[in-house]
Amino acid sequence: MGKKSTKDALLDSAEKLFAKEGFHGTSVRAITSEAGAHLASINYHFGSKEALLKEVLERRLLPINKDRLEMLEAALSQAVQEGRPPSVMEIVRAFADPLFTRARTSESIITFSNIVQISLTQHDSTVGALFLGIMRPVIIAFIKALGLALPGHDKEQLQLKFHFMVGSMLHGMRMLSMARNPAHKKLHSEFAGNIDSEILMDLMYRYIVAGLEAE
Amino acid sequence: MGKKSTKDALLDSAEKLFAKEGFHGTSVRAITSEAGAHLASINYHFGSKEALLKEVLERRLLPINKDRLEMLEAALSQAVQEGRPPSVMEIVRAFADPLFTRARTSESIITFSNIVQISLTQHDSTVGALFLGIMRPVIIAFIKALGLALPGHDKEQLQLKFHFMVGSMLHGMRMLSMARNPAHKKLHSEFAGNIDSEILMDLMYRYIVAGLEAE
DNA sequence: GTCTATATGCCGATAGAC
DNA sequence: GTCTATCGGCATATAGAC
Repeated sequence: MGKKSTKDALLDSAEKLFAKEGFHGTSVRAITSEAGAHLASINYHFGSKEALLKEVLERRLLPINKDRLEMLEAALSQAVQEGRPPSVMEIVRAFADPLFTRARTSESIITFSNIVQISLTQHDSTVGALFLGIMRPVIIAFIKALGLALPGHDKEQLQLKFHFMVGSMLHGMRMLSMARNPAHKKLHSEFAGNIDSEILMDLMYRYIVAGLEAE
Repeated sequence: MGKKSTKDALLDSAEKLFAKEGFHGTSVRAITSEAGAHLASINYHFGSKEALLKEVLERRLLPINKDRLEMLEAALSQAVQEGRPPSVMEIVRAFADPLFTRARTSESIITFSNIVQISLTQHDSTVGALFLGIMRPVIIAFIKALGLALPGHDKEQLQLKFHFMVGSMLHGMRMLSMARNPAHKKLHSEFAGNIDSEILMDLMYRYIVAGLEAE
């Protein structure tokens, strides 16, 4: 493995720091010094701090979302072929697997998920708008698919249930993050101790599917 | 109603702005000018920007957590009296009702919930440590209660399920927030349109209970 | 308790030498 | 592509008049 380029080092450092202190809470000085680069390097490689954030988000989200849509498409067309509606579990897995299988082997995906949390929270700021722009097509496709798996639900119920699923998954990632980070571990040990990611994923999938199918 | 004090005006403005742009993204200048107060007022009334955040959090969380623990205690002792374990729904309601009934009549609680999202995301920063300090006793009490309602679950499963419940609720609040805020509405209308809070709460409670009772 | 003025320092961004 | 020096601005915090 050759040593990573300055640009990649900046992306890695920015990801780490944005996840810890948020976009606004992280200075370009902190990023460049963490990456061992000079102060002007962010402007040289990305143009601005904001453009750096965009690349940080896209670097992780675009491959995950590609996998999500492919898995969903595969499940949907197989269901059509078998003359049945897609199952709720198939849809949940298409949304969750691309994220959680990566999280199991990559520390940085867990770090990254913290940035997603932050992005979702800051709706109308730079961060939130960027994030939603990236996620929009995926959200629309999955709500539509849920409509096939859950007949009798109106549009509003489907939107709500989709977002419940997202909420459960985000919080699942948050717990993985807590469990892996020594600093969090100390803070949370009493009520979120040593979490095994296998157990978490298994329990989470069953929680979400049961919730989506409720009533 | 007498006009509100400078201190209350500062708390209100800080809550609004922290929710929109985060703690780091909000300047004391923005807060004081929004509140119609002078620049030095935050340091005079609170000592620092950080101490202001602490008061913003406690002002909302302490009454809610008091109600949560009272409702939980009432449910638990009634169950004992009737010689049965508490139901999952009773526990979910004890945790969620104090928050969501307030959210139905108070715009500011919805705003506030955004700050909770931010707090949970920034685990090891000022914000996260503050938040967890306030929530700790509640978290411990509810995980213990879940153990009574869900026999046969080990400690780890109970912790995970508790956090799934929290995740679902947080995301539910996030959606209420989106639905009420005109700026968010524009961004999200395709996949989270006009959300009725009655429908959301009803669907959410059933989602959570089904998820918790899964398997 | 209010407000102005200001101290002190970090911010993002850029110019220009190498 | 790297790095230094620096610009102009805004940050938090405080001192001190009223």
